[in-house]
Order: sequence, then structure tokens, then C-alpha cells
Amino acid sequence: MNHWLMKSEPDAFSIDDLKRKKQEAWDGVRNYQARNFMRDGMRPGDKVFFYHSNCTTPGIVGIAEVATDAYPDPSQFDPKSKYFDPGSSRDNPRWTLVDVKFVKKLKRTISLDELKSHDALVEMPLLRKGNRLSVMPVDAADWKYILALE
DNA sequence: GCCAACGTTGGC
DNA sequence: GCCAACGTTGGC
Repeated sequence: MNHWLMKSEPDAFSIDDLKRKKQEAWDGVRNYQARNFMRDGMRPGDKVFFYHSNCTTPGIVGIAEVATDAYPDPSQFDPKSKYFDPGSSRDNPRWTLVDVKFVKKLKRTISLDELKSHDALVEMPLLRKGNRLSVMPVDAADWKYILALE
């Protein structure tokens, strides 16, 4: 069982959107490293920190769960989608995704500022300088530590 | 809105 | 294979 962190801009798709829809295909990831984590690392049942980025208080706002194995991201084939990738084909899809389902909202946002204030977490990919990955692994120990902050 | 950091593209 | 140009991310 692996643990993950996935970023979303709440204006585009928030934890409340996931709560309402219960499950969602995590489309639009167009970064190879993030894709590889979803394709090669994620398994149904893995737990995910849902992170709000690009907002007033960036931070972890909830828990989700990987609901499917990886499969091709349909948006890459749709010329009308902003995620359309003319370099990809149905025979050989470039981008994959997983479905993610809602587990719960945290009682409060564990903000990026707060995470940064814990020496125990400085090695987290999320807190490393310049990291822009939208999908990344979380150590089991860090996962427990952060959950205990809630 | 700014800009640092970083990934991708494409000319050579 | 190098690297400049460009686009995107995301905190601030």
C-alpha cells in the first residue's frame, strides 16, 4: 500500500467537488513523472492526500483513495479538450490516469506553511524547492505524521 | 500579476 | 546531444 499526494486548483476541481461527485477521473496530467507515478505506482486502495494549490491557503484538505488501475486519459484524444495531445494515438496512448474516490475532508486545512514548519517533513517532495509535480509519493511515516496533525 | 523554477521543444 | 527559447506551475 502506497501513499500519495495529488494537487488540484480548487477553482478547477476542489475537495468539495470530489465529495459531491464521489469519484472522478484525474485527467489532464501532462507530466511524465506524474504519469509514471499513476501508471506504475498507484494501485486501487492506495490513499491520497488531496492538496489545494494556487489558492489563498494552499494545503492538504482531504483524503481520497485510488479507485482504479491506470488507463488511457480520454482527454488526450479529444481535439476540443485543452488537454488534447496531437502527438498521442489510441494505438499508443501517451497519457494515463486513475480514478480517485472521495474518502473524507480533513476537519481543517493543513496548510503548506504548517507543513513547512515541521522539521520532520523537510524531505517531503512537496516541500522541496521548486517542485511542481502534481502527483507525488508520500512516505508512510510522513503520512502518519501529517494525519496526526489534523 | 510577478517571477523563480523547471520541463519541453526544436534548431543546429 | 547541446542549449536557447518558450510555456507552465504555483507560491507569494
